[in-house]
Amino acid sequence: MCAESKDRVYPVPSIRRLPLYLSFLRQLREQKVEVVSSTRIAEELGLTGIQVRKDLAMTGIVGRPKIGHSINELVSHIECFLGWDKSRPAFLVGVGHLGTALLGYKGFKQENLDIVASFDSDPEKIGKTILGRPTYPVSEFSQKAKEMNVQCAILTVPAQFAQATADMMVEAGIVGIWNFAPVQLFVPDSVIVENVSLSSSYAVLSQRLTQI
Amino acid sequence: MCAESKDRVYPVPSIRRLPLYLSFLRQLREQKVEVVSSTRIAEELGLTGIQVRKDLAMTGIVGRPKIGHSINELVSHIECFLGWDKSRPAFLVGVGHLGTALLGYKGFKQENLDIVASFDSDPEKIGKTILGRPTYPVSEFSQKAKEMNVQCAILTVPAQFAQATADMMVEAGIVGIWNFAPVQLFVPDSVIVENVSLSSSYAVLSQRLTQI
DNA sequence: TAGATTGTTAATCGATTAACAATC
DNA sequence: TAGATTGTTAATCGATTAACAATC
Repeated sequence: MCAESKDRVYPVPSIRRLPLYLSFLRQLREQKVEVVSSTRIAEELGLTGIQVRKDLAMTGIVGRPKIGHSINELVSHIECFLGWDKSRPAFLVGVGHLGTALLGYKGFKQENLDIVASFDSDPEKIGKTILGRPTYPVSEFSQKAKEMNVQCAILTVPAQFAQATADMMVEAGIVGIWNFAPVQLFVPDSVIVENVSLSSSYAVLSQRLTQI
Repeated sequence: MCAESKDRVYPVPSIRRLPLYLSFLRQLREQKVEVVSSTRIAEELGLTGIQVRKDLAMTGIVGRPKIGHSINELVSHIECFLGWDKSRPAFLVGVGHLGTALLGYKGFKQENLDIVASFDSDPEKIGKTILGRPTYPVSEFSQKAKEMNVQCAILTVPAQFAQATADMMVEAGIVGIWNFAPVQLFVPDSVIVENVSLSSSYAVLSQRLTQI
């Protein structure tokens, strides 16, 4: 159904722009707009029309010359391409400040990401229900992952425990790790790691500010 | 003192890698190691030696053939290049889940980022001290920014208020915005915006998982 | 039909990688 | 000296941008 090739590696910058389009398109849809051109999308998001067309083409959608694209069709194609059309259950390990923030983040609903349980090694936290999700001891991760058939995990432990936690996740059959620890994780090629690095992001801002 | 050209635009991917080097170098320094080669850094961080040498060259450091680089020198050059050698005061606007997490994040100490106050429009939150920092009403942002000479702001409000908040920040003389809202901000060219997009990051992970 | 828009093919630009001379 | 490492110059690769034909 989804026009996505198993083998092809799609450009990361393009994939990263898709959620931007999606959020703008959903806004338009709420306003009962039914059709939009790539030029319009580009203007609104500070991109170029060509860039938008290339990105959208990646999802397999075809527009109509002179008319533009059907918003419903665009939304469902992008959702499908990203795998956001189906709910994805995920575990979160490390219920600190950041972990708790992610448990409370409402935006994940839009992305169909469902954090079904969290794990920590602090006895103070274990057994408690944080924002609707149970907190289990890390030692039960593997068992629960198999029970609940969870393949995706969010890593929000302190840096020094990150690699060991990742090893444990891989061992438990996790194939996708969303890593928030400021560490380069080493995992088998078959496991997908996506890093969110606050320090890398702040480095760019700070360097530019220093240059002023 | 810092070998940084005002005019030159440094490659973003290179800047984003510098904090990785820094954290590894600090680790080595704690172990009393004094010298390291680019090859060693590369191996440890999953990069290539050439890449590391190019990145380090950017900061103006010179190594010694056959020997490598002095770790102390590397650390201070990178810190200086990123502007992490001086403390930078910042305001945070939007004390929700994510905002609170950032207020509690201890890693910012390493980067010399000092969130000195936070702002919110919720009367429940105003006046309270969250993790050591006072929370003021958003209406006082401009006055406080001038009083405390703050030029950098962290934006953690919900998407629909993001642009208005950014406008307010710019009006108050803020020149650097660290934006966590999933929105493209429009600001004058003189203002630097760095985006942290959770949805863009998750999009990459989810798309790859969908391809398996 | 004319004009706007799509989507493809070619050109440009920038980052990564390769090759290699310089040096301790 | 020989070998390891630095740092520069050239080649490659991939993403962005430009040009333009196709189409409604």
